[in-house]
Amino acid sequence: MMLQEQRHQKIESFLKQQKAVKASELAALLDISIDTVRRDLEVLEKNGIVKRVHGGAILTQKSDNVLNRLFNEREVKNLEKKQEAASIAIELIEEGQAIALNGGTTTIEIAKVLVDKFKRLTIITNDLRILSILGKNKNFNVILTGGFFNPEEYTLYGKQCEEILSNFNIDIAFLTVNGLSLEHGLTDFRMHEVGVIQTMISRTRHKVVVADSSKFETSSYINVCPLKDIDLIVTDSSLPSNTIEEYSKKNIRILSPH
Amino acid sequence: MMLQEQRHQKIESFLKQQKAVKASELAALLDISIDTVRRDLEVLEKNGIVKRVHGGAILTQKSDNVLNRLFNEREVKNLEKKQEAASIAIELIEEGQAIALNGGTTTIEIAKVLVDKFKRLTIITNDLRILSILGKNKNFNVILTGGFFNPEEYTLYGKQCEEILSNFNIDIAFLTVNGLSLEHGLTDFRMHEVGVIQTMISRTRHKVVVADSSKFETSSYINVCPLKDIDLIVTDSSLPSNTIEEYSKKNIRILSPH
DNA sequence: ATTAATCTTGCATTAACACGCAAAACAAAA
DNA sequence: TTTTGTTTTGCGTGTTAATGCAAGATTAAT
Repeated sequence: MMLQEQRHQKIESFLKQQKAVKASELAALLDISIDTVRRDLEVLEKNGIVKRVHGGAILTQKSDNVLNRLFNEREVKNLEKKQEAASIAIELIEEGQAIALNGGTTTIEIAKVLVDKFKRLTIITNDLRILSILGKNKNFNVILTGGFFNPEEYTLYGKQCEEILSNFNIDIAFLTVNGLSLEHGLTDFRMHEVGVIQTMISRTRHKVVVADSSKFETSSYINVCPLKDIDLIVTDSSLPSNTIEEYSKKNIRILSPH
Repeated sequence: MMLQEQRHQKIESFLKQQKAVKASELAALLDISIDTVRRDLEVLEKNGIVKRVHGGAILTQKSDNVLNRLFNEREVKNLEKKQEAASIAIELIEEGQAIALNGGTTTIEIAKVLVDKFKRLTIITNDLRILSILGKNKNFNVILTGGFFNPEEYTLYGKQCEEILSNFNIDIAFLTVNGLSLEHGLTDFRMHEVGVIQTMISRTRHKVVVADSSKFETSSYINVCPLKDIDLIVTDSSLPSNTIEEYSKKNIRILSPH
């Protein structure tokens, strides 16, 4: 016989692949009675992992965030490129400035560099992972936006989040989005993050998008803003020079380590 | 017979491979009684290595929780008493209510109980440790106040923090303070926390102070509010009955498990 | 409307548990 | 070595939690 927690984990991971499962199926698969399956599903439902239906259970939308999983996988893939872009981006910063960082794996890399390279900064963010990195430097004035908690991304969002941002005059915002293209501008699939990015843009003097080269000429579901609304794009060395030229023709500045 | 330390190491390394074990398994494997296994697991749990479950134990995955990694868990004083008070306090809550929890080790214990006992709640807090606990339940609507980050306490404070609080109508606030006495009322030494507590009180219908018995008739540097501003004090079973009577004479209600 | 499958509820059985106690193992002092 | 005190361990006690089964209720499908 297996431990409860183990079964719960197995059921959850099974559902992440199958979307739906019959109770009788699970009983056979885990070699337990159907009653125990029901009780397990009951617990998982209480924690918001699954939704129980007649005959079995389905994943809740919150747990079924396929896009998030893709996003997380990509993070590992382009880590070096993000680090490269991050190290370029921080050269725009001067000691003592007020910086904004929205949620995302690229901005996390920026935060890591900031901690070591600067003495005194004010940084506002809606990402708890960034907060945990910046918290190590006691000289930094770190401000976290409030708002609703997104446990998948460890970010905050919503009206309260944006309201706090509106209280600040930010020198530089480093923004990460999921896609950027000449045609669609900045785009993202993170429904809740879009509003945060837009608010940061509206409160900031220098709007800088930091994007590794793989993001160029891709687009996602939700429009954030046209490229003309931002001042600069910082990227890594792998971006083809003809892309830089194309963008330059449309008066979009790109900074890359060449 | 093996030394304690050796067993602990063996159990730990075994768990690192298997991620879960049954207590009976360990007893057979290490050739010790099941009682000793339980005692070993008890120690390992206190050190945060494993999580004990019915039938055995599972490895705590600190690495997969960004927030947990940040929290170097300090020794908590009077933990059992706080847990006792917490379990009483949650009986005041009804499903679906909006709860506020300010920063503190006692409210952390409340959060731990909430996750298991309730299905749907809205919870607002300024404590990141509480956020990380509540994030596990996907049905909860968790709101974090924004504001300046206090890396010592993992809490948020300041004007922005209090402004967000003012947007909400809270059903019950569970408040922890450093001292409470008939003479000075609620007091605290956490300079930044005081404003948060006061704001929570002003936005809440039922103001409940949760304090283990050691806090009674002690006071700290900063005044938070007089006792008459709160509706109820919840505490543990170690509070002397004459203290309860004294408070009752002044119309201060105390709830304790007797 | 009828049937078959699934669900809920309560209950009995079993395993796991906490607690107290005494024997055993160990360590320190005489 | 012996004595004394402390810690660790294993066992018996009653208690709690998990599981599977059964009976009646509910749902979905024909």
